[in-house]
Amino acid sequence: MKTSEVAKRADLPISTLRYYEKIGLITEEYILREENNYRNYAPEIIPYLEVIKNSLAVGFSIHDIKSMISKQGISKEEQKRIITDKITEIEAAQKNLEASKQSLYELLEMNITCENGYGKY
Amino acid sequence: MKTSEVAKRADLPISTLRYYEKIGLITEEYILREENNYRNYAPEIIPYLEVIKNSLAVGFSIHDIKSMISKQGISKEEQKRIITDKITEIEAAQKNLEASKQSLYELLEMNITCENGYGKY
DNA sequence: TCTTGCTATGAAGTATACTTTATAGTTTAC
DNA sequence: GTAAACTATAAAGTATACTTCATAGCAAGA
Repeated sequence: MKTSEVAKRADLPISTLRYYEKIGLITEEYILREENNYRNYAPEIIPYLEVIKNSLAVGFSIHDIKSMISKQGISKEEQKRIITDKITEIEAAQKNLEASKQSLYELLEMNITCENGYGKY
Repeated sequence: MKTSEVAKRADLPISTLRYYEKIGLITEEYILREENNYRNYAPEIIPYLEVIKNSLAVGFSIHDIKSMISKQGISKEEQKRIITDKITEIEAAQKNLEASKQSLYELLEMNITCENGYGKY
């Protein structure tokens, strides 16, 4: 698969794909080079990129993702710890979201000019 | 309340407080200046900063927060639209979080070395 | 063939959200 | 009364995650 096709299917700019490769987020196992030096991506790149996109959307850093992805140098305990840490973070974020949503609903229900929630600040 | 106390109570660096003020996220209604030019924060700054912290933690940008906060120049309809938009965004974010959490739980439950999720990549 | 378009690279630029530095005035504790 | 601690400012620096630019090689259709 050529770069442009990956870009289209993963809905990512080509520049981002090359950036991910440069920083080692896309490892060489996903990329062969043709004789003309063009990249030839393995089909598995697509679900892989989905994992990355979802992880980023949810607040993981590229560093986090690389940690979770690279199997070298970390024990299963380490991996497990990273994952449970992230679940804890997500649960905190969920609580925050719920609280924010609640504030916003209250703000909608009362008059917007009242002295509460975002209305005041 | 002086800067250092606000910093302590809101658990934010002093530099961040001054930065927020500089970019207009903390408006002047929360800050008086003493004769020595020291800031004197209103007590309401604390819950206000909590709102900001939660919003940031949940993925809102400073720009977003400023939009929600500023009352000048926008009609109530505009404000209402912004708020309902934000609620929609929050609900999308909640779905994402739930999906991610689910993935992570699955990852924990199966063996980490299996050919799924982060285990493979 | 030749022009348009795709691919490549390295380096520089951008946006966001801060932090650090340099410098200087103010207050407090001993 | 003086040193340590706190406050202030402007400007520069940092980290993350990309994007854009300049340049150039390859490819495919008219």
